[in-house]
Formats: sequence, C-alpha cells, structure tokens
Amino acid sequence: MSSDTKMTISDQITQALTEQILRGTLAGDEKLRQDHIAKSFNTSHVPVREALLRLEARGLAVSQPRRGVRVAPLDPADTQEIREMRMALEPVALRYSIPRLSSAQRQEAEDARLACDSAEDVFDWERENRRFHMAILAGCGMPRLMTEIADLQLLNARHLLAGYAKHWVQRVDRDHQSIMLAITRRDVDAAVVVLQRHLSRLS
Amino acid sequence: MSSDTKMTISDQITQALTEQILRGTLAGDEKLRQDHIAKSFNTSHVPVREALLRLEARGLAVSQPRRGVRVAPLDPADTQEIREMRMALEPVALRYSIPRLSSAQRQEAEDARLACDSAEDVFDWERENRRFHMAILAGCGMPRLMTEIADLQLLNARHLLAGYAKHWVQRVDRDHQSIMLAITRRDVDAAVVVLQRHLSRLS
DNA sequence: TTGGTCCGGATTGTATACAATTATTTTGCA
DNA sequence: TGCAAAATAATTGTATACAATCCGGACCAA
Repeated sequence: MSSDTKMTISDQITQALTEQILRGTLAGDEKLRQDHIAKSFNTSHVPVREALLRLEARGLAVSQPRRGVRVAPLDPADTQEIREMRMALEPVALRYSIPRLSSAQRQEAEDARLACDSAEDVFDWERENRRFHMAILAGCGMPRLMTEIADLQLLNARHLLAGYAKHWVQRVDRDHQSIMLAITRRDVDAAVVVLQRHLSRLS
Repeated sequence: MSSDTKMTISDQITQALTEQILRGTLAGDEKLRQDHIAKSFNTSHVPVREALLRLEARGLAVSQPRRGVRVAPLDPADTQEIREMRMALEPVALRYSIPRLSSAQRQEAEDARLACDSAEDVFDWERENRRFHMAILAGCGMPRLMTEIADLQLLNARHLLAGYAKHWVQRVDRDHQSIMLAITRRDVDAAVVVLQRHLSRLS
C-alpha cells in the first residue's frame, strides 16, 4: 500500500501527521515539537523537520522561525477562502477533463461516487468524497492545478470533519449523480453548473 | 532588507536559488546536488535539503525520492496551465480587493505601475510587474489565495524571462493604466475584464 | 558489438552532536 | 507579596558522521 518501501521516513511522518490533523487528533494551534514527534516515530528530529515543512507548504501547519511549528488554526474565515478557490479552480479543471476522460477514469469516478454514498462513517465518506471530486477532474492533464486542488480539498476536509463529524448521516448525493450524468453525456456546461452549485453549498 | 538577521540559513538559500532559477542561471532540468550547493554557501547539506523542499513546494523544482532534485523543466505546456490558474484566481482576488483597498495600497500599486513602465531592464521590469499585480490584489484579505497567486506569478516570470528576455523594450503598459483607472473609479467589473484580457495575452 | 554483472565513487537520507535561541523557573530585593 | 533579572531547561537550527541507495565504468561472455 502506502506505508511501504521506496517511501522515505519523512514521507511516512507527513502522511501520519496529515491524517491526525484531518481527524482532529491534533487540534488547531497545537504545538508540533520536533523531538517529541521524533520519539513517537522512533526517528531523529531531522526527517520530522522535513515533514513539518511539507505540512506548512500544504497549509496544514504554520511556522514562526526559531519559534516552532503549530497546527494551522481552524479559522472559520478560511472556509470561505477555500471555497472561493475551489469554485475558481475546479470548473477550469472540469472543462478540460470531461472531453479527455478515459472510460477507466469515468469508472473510477463512478466507483468513488458509489463508495461515497454507501460510506459507513464520516471518515470513510470524506475520503471517498475527495476521491470522487478528484476523479472527475483526472482527465484535465494539468498536474499543478490538480495538486493545488487536492491541497484545497484536504483543507476543506479538515473544516468539514471538525464541524459535521457528529451529525453525519449516510445519504445519496444528488449533486454527484447529476455530475456523473452530465459527464456521461459530455455535457460540460451542465456539469460545471452543478459543480459550482455543489461547491457553493459546502459547509 | 531581506538577507538579514532573523532569517534562517535555509531561507537565504531558498531565496538565492529562486532568483537563480528565475534568471535562468540554473537551467531547466539541471540537477541540484545537495553538498555542491552546500559548499557554495559554506554550510552543511541539511539546510540545503530544506531549501530544496521549499522550491519543490513552489513548483520550481521536482524531486524523485533518493534520486535527487532537479530544476523544474521549462515546459511550454506549463505556460498555459499557469495562465489558466491565474485567470481563474486573480479575478476572484481582485473583486474582493478593490472595495477594500486602502489609499496607501492604491498608492503602492500606482508606484509599482510607474516603476514597471520605467524599468531599465527586463529583470527590473519583471520584478515591478509582479509587484504591481500583487499590489492591486492586496486588499482581498485572503492570505492563502495571495500566496498561491504569488507562486503562480513566480512560475510565470520564469517562462517570461526565458522567452522574452532578449527583445524586451521599455514601454508603457496600457492595460495597467486601464486597471488603475478602473480601480480608482471602484469599477470592479471593468477592472476584472481588463485583467482577464491582460492575463490571456501573457507570453 | 551487445548485453549483463560486479565493483567503487558519488549522492541522498537519517542519526547524533552541538550551537543558538526561546521559554520557564528560580532567586534577589523592595 | 510582587516584580525584575538571572539561571536553567527546553527547543529549534546547523554541522558532522554514518548508512543506504544510486550511478557509471570495467570487465567478461556470447
């Protein structure tokens, strides 16, 4: 899987910390001390520093020089900013993606959609939801755009899980249905309209 | 200025390497070997690693685990991607920014515009051009959006300098004029239209 | 020549040691 | 007690040492 060979220690730490921040195990503004984390992973603090740098680059942590790194604060004002950026970028990716989606990629999106609708808990749901939203864009052929969108979706997921985790219920997402329908019809404009509306109603 | 105290060594290295990549001193695909760079800065390779991580996060370098880091290739296809992202994001920032710009911020934008028009060489011009484009967005109050746009402008600058450096000539930028005029009138729609057109014609 | 394998140097990634800075506690004194 | 300043501890940032991996050429066989 992912915690495997060919992956550097600092990558593993990055993944683990990302997961913990998403789930709220590490709370907003919490201090991330290098050798504490290092001890918990049985490593030195050097790879931890690199993991923290990557978290910072993705917006999950903030650092002040020589004064340490903390988990990024969970500011509700950020929610709007993230939504605005997703609403600006994802339609662009979708327009490029739809005409270029392979049937395998469409199938991947449909799989993700079904997995999302039948998720058992909010964490499964969140992961599959992200998988769906990335899958429909996968044809766009713009790697930088894709990684930026992935970062934004991570940030958004954190806010979602922090707010909605308690009263989440399994349900079928009508917007996802409509988007898939528009994609199979190659109806780019319709897909973009639904996606816009979908994103505008995010938490 | 910037090469000063309170700045960590790896920050200085990041800045220096960024500058070199922008100017083409470090060419696309060039290998960035840690201890070579370390020796040239009289440091160890540890802060160099961190600088390289940051370059990677900004899209100026690419790394393969255990196989080193290289300057990001200067692929003309990237130009379109960067332009699409700027055209998606900067109008959003501009809409939020214009109603909130302080007079000091408007003045900063006007200063940058004049400095841009009277630049003596392409490097001055590029720096002031970036300063102008950031200044008109400075009121938006969305820090993550601003840093992302700044990154995109850096990437764009690299392509610009690689292509246009030779036959650059000093000139007054009419689009910049129009944008400033629209800003002083608080005419958001007009400013956005001009900015869109301006960005669509980039390199 | 072509292809493969083994070896040595170069390079990346991690551990440990140390220096520099910041945070915290203790101490001195009114 | 209250408060400032020094002393101590904790933490970050950098240097050096070492381990793991990769790259390139020598050598050999077909």
